[in-house]
Amino acid sequence: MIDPKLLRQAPDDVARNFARRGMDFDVQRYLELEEQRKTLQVETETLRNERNTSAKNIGKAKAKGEDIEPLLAAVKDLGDRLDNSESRFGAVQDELQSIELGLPNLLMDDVPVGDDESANVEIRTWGSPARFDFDAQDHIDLGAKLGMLDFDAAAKISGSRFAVMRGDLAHLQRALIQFMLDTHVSEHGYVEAYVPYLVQDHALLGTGQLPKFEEDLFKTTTETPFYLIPTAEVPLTNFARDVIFDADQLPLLFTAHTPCFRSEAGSYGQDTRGMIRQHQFEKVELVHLVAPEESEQALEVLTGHAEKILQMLELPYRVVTLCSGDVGFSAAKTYDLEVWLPGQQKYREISSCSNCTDFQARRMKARVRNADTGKPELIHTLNGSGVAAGRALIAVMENYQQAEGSIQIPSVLQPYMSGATEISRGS
RNA sequence: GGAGAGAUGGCUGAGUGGUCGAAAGCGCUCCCCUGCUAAGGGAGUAAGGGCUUAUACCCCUUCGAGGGUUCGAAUCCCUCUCUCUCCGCCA
Repeated sequence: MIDPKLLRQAPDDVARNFARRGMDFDVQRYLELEEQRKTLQVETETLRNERNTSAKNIGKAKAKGEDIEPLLAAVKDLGDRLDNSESRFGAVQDELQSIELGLPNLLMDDVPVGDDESANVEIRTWGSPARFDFDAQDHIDLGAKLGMLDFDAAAKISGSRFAVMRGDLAHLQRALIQFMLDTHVSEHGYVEAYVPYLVQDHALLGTGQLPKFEEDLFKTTTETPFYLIPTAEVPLTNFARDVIFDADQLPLLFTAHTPCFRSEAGSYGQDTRGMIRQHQFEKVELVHLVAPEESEQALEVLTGHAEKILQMLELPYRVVTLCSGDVGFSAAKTYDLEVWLPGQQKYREISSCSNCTDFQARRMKARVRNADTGKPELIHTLNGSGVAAGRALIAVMENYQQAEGSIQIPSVLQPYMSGATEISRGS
């Protein structure tokens, strides 16, 4: 949620910011509701005050042994008036809240304006796309020929958008995950976390997936429904729920490996081939919980941590700043890391690093006590993939492929692969 | 799954219908005192929201959550969640 006070005091500024996302915010409608809210809130609280005051007087009178009948008669209809006022106030408040929960974060000033991903701005590249003296294959063919990547088996078990891996390829994904976690913990200072993969609605409300994007999530049919996490950002960021940190406790850096589950509703026809877009994939996530004035710098640092993984794997990539139309709901600014995939001859997203400023913190009441004022204020939250393991596996397969279809193992992964240097059929 | 106990402010912990947003202690902040240290004295110390130019007053909400009874609920009733202990089962 954005700051309701800002929304109230400068709705036109807010609307202009939303317009950069291509979103039309009905200021007039909002202000009307807000006016009603104000009137009804004052009315309701005045009535409550009246009730409280008379209840106290009745109590005092009774203690003195006075006759309280006239006092009771005086408040006879107060209850009904209060009920009536409260229910009208509640209705307006609910409506306002549902509007506010549906509003995205405010974009930072330096986010480039554009409608969609074609307007994203490349800010740097690292490495250069490999040239092969043979026809480069994509991961699907490579995996099939190795006999280690099996979409038919996955389809039998679970349908489309699932993968089965066997042997060294399954091992290689595990190696990637281990390598990433180890690097973030020992070189970047993160605390490794193990977290629930099933979460309740309030956790998703806190990070912004709910209420607006329910159709993207898998949900259990149990009595208290659980959602399968679409990213470890959800449990990791919710560590800060309802907490008031001391200033010296921040920043907090967490990393976790989890599977991620996404319904991919609305992405029919996109990336249906291969392992790019799955209902279930593995990811190592990075989350920063920081003091508000630190978040801009923290985004650069966090992005650097994700980049470091690709550099160590020697995978060519580029960094793009997402344009206003492509920035996610909860983010104020986002850098995407796009890795080069020889099989597609394209850069494809492998990490997305966002500064969510106080947007998630406000939803989950995550605060820090300001050392100077002693007052609690909202923290800033950031998250990024460090990096998506499934896509990293694809990138390694395609970038490290050999003419005969085997795959070299990047040197940093060899210790995690019992010293093996390549994967080949039957290995 | 069965039986029992519990959930109060940063912490410990009192409080079974009114003057309780809540005793006391600890912690923390400020002041005083003592040459230093130790000890002592005093004052203050929850969060969110409304109104407001205002971090000033004033007001509202919150004692696990949600309902209910009542003029009035931390306190009584109902439902739920979580924690702890014992038994059973289980990785």
